[in-house]
Amino acid sequence: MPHDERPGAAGVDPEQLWLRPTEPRRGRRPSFSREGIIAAAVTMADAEGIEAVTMRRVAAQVGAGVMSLYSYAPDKETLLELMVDHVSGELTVTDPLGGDWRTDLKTIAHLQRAHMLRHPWLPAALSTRRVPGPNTLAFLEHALAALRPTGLDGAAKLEVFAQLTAFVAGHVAHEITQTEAARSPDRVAAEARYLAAVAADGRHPELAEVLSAPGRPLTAEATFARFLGRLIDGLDAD
Amino acid sequence: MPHDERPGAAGVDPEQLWLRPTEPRRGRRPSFSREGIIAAAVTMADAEGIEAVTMRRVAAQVGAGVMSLYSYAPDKETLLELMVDHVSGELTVTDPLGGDWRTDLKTIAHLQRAHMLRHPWLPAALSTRRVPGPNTLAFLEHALAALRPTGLDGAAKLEVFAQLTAFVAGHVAHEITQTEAARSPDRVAAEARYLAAVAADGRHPELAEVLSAPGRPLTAEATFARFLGRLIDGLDAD
DNA sequence: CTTTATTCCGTACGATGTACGAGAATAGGG
DNA sequence: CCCTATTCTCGTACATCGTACGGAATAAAG
Repeated sequence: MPHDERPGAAGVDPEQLWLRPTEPRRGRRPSFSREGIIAAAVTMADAEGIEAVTMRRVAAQVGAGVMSLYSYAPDKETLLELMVDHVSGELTVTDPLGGDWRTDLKTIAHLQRAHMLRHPWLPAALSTRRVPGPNTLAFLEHALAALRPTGLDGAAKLEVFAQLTAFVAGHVAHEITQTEAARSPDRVAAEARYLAAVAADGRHPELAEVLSAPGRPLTAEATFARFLGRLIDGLDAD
Repeated sequence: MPHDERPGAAGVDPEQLWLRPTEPRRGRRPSFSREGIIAAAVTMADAEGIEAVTMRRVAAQVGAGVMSLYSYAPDKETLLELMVDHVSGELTVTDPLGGDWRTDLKTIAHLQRAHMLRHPWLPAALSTRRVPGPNTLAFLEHALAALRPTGLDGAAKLEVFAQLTAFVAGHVAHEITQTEAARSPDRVAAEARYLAAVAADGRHPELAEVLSAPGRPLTAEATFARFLGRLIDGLDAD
């Protein structure tokens, strides 16, 4: 399902990118598939981080020449958009939609969190401007259905969904850096020593107290559920 | 105030980076200053985006050779950390701290939002792991002081601050992409046509309804204040 | 067959981060 | 005052990146 981009406007044209049937029945038959390329890129990003995804490595992974990728995506940024929508396909299958919209919304948010933890490059990728692909739109449709009982108007529903997603992305980004940093003990120790030194300078009494009486550490899951509850239970209280 | 990194552990050593008095009184006098280099990088990032900040351009801006920068920061990632803490200096001056901790927390969040809008590269930079520098710690100290009346333990206070920051970062990242996208009308039109086409396929009834009855658009400021209120007013309800 | 459209990909270019090491400048010890 | 250790400066060089270009290969249309 190769690609052809008109030089109309700068960047990605959503109609050209997402609304393409299977027209081209002339010329050489494609040796690869967009799906396969995207899947390879996603696998690499999941395993080694998004910065490990280079056009050369993806091409090598699928057994193509580097420049062949450009028949399937006009540039790397577009490939990233395709990756985002590709993994969003994992979200579309969950459809129960119980009775209470607050519960449904929490379920959706927990789904998003699990999804982003599975693909740690997602939070950063979501903060860049993107045009929603079919899988993303399917999930949006689901979320809008969950919001139907609220009686909010269109703009408000979209805003709730966007804010919820932004909240989850922000939380997961923080959660990921925490757990990643915790995996190098010497780094943790160095940071602890550094903070202790700062707290000992007398100009950070609150920090000193926090460090001396930390309290019980909280699990990321519990913290997420707690703050999510704050956010959602407060909704619709206009 | 040049720099010297011991090859101890991988990455950035906070003690080496932040706890450096002004020891070296031997050898050639520095021709530039860390402050000046960071300020130049920040100015460039604010004006042209973080991807416009390259070692070559920063060096040219301050009148140095490229490799001279490496006497002031061991690598580009560290320079980014320095930039983050540098701009955090703008936050430390705001100290009133009124009576109600919820109000104080909202003030802090609004400060953070304005700060991130002034430096649009901040939300993305914050989602990467960093060691808090002196300015960041000063602001944290302020936030912890605001949280004192809550009686939360240390870990909980840190968690509230982290979640609040993550929320603001997520919101601002979304807000920035919205306003940036709105500045290219043809892109907006193309996306509208695309969404209309998707909505017309009959499989996205909720989306179709949202597009047909959008309601009044909300200002980013109002949306932020609303969701922030939800989040903070719900706190401490344990 | 010729034409036209499409994919494949080797080569090449400009840009980037930064390793290396030679030179220049400064301070302390004799 | 020179010597030596130390520190900063920066030209050169290299690996790696995204991708422009163009020709060869392939397949359908005329």
